[in-house]
Amino acid sequence: MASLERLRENNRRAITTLLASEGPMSRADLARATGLSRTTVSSLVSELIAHDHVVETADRGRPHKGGSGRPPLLVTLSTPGGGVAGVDIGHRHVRVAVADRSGAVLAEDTAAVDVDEDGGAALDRAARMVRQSLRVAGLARANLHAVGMCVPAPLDRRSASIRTGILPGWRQLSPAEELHRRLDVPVFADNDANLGALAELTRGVARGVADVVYVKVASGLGAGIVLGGRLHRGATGIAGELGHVQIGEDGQVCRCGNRGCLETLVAAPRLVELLQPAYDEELSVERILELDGDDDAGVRRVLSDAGRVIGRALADLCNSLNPELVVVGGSLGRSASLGDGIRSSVGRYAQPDTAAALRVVSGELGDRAEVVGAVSLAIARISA
Amino acid sequence: MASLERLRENNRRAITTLLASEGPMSRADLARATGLSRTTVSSLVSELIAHDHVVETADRGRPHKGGSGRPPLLVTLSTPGGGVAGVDIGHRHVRVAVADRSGAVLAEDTAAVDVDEDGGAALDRAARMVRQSLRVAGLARANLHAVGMCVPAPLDRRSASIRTGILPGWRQLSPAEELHRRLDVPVFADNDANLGALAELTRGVARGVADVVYVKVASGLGAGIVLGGRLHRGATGIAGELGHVQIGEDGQVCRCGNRGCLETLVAAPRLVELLQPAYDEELSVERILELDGDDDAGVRRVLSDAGRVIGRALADLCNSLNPELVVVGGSLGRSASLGDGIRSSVGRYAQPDTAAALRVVSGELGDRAEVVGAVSLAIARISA
DNA sequence: AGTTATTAGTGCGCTTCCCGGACGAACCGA
DNA sequence: TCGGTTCGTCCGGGAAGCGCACTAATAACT
Repeated sequence: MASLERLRENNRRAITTLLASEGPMSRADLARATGLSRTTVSSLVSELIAHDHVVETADRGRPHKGGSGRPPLLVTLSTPGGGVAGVDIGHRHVRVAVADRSGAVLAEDTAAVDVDEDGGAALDRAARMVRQSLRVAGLARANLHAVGMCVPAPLDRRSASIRTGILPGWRQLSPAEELHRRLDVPVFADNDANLGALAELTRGVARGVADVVYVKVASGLGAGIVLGGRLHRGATGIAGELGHVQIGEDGQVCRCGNRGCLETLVAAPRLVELLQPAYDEELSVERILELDGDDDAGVRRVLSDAGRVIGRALADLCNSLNPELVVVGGSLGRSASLGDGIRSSVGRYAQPDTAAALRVVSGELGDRAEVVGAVSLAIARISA
Repeated sequence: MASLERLRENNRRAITTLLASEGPMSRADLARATGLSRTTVSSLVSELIAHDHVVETADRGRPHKGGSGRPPLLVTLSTPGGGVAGVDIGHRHVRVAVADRSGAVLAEDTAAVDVDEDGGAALDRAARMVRQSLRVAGLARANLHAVGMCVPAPLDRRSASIRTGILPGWRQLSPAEELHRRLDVPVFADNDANLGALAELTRGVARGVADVVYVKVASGLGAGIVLGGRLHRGATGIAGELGHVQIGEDGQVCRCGNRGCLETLVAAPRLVELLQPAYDEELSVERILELDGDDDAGVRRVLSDAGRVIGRALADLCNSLNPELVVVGGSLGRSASLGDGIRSSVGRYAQPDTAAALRVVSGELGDRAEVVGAVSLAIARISA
């Protein structure tokens, strides 16, 4: 309605989002970045300071161009005003991070939990970990503004509940609602691949890239798709199910109910199972990555074969989407052999022009991608 | 820079786009639709009238609520001020439409031309047809504001030229530039699948739908992907190459250079080739569609098989994108058997939740989709 | 040490934009 | 003919942004 107020509101938001993504900045920098005049920015910042949304920092920065000139006063989002938490629920672990509103992580905690076994217990545990991390970060519970939550299964956009089948022991559970009941703050949930993508987009290798496909290779296989700089969730919020494209008619039966899903061929448990017979020691994903780094022939072969299979499916997707970047994440994401396999397959099966425009890189956030993404989600939602 | 001027500019644009999509409206209606005050709308409209962008119509409308009240003066985009043209270049035809700036087609013309043979001649012909249609529509050449152009091959976003190989006789040609040289107005080009998608999105079955995959099945196979209500063109503008996902390692060699492309299995020429031996008469796409309507067993089988193959590839894409609607277009798009095949395959290979959220329908614009999309593109670009 | 150059932040006056209220215009129904 | 209703416009006021001028703070140079 009030078009002018909306204008100012938008400009205020432009400043806060800029501060959220870039960290502390001077008013002059803000003016340059937003295209507004220094005067206007100054006035907006005063308003934000008056409302305790931002604060001036103690330390001053460097003037814009190299040497001389008055050093600027930096302003930043008012951390004391509160923070957010990210909760990453995996199949076998729970990870929690507490961050200020600029996304800087203040405390982090991880625990091994058999999540599939008992969803309720895992959520209880997660809630305790959030409270504990708040104490470590020195934040009062009242200052926790929102929680982002990562669940290892697709979520229906409307019901916000987990869809059939994939995650046993969680049927009929609305994870966001459950955690909300335990923590009494707004909880926003999304799946692991989407949040991994969001993390690499906001804080990782994909910063500033418009069209990105994030592939998570871990105990499952999923994709988070970023188009035009925004996460694409699809009509019902279940976009990105790359793990369940069918590779063969008669493959292994998948937990999704179909047969021959990509996930049954290349997910971590399957790779361990493939390799185990040839090794005396008990293999784990960690150990396999070590062996891969040591140029163990068997491991390299299996991982690069898996990469090739993933790359095959990815090539089709890239032919359709023509992204600029593919980020490989998840516990296996940093394997060089896997990446090489993907690259080789994409180069072979994607159209030459598509492949030429594409880079395939490993995620730089590793295991922390999901929790960082959960934090980013929470921040995005409270500043929206 | 000037944030206030930008605001007014945006409001002006809001009014013109509203007029473009809704047709003639009163100032009061515009105020209700934009949320601006009547005063502001009045002032903006005066400005637009002064600049000859809109005009007051002779006939007046009905007051907002039923009966009583002063009848409004309707304003509309100044059609006399000009129009746009759409040019659809196919492999074997050229089609041209001239429309006013609301998208209402004033004149249309089609000709059979062997485009692949001589690109330059086809463009000469297209330019003549545009001039002729302008005469028919009663528009002066000086009032042609822009031309949208459809080419049957992917375009590189940066060079605006046709990529390697796919279209013979057009190498090194920048179609938009060539047509611009001949008509001396801005020309905006895109490929057939994208413009078909745009057409169905703006004037066809996909109106108002956010996430749509448009599949064009004709002499080639391509997809136009609409996400969040906007056409997704990808990092280099070549998104949507569904026809070149590989189905088999050892299939027929495709014009793109790869082997086993989907397009080699299901495009129109291949289907004619498959069916011809069993029929005495000479088959054409038209005739095949007739036979399909008459429940000819052979045709139905071949078309539904083709649909199944397409649906197989589409299912993977839908698993990743989770669209709300798939529109089947192109010369074969209206075949019921093809649609049934696609539906059956999507139902089988897509994840159950994805399939449940998805409708598969035929396009309602038929052969005219590309040219309508070209018109929409031109309108979008001049009002941007 | 003093001077000059450069950048940062802010107060002032002006322009631009939008809105609410008031008013005449045009039409309907009683 | 007279209220009732909607439309379009004019006017005054409030709000937002901007250019300009001025001070502040520092570096580099003489």
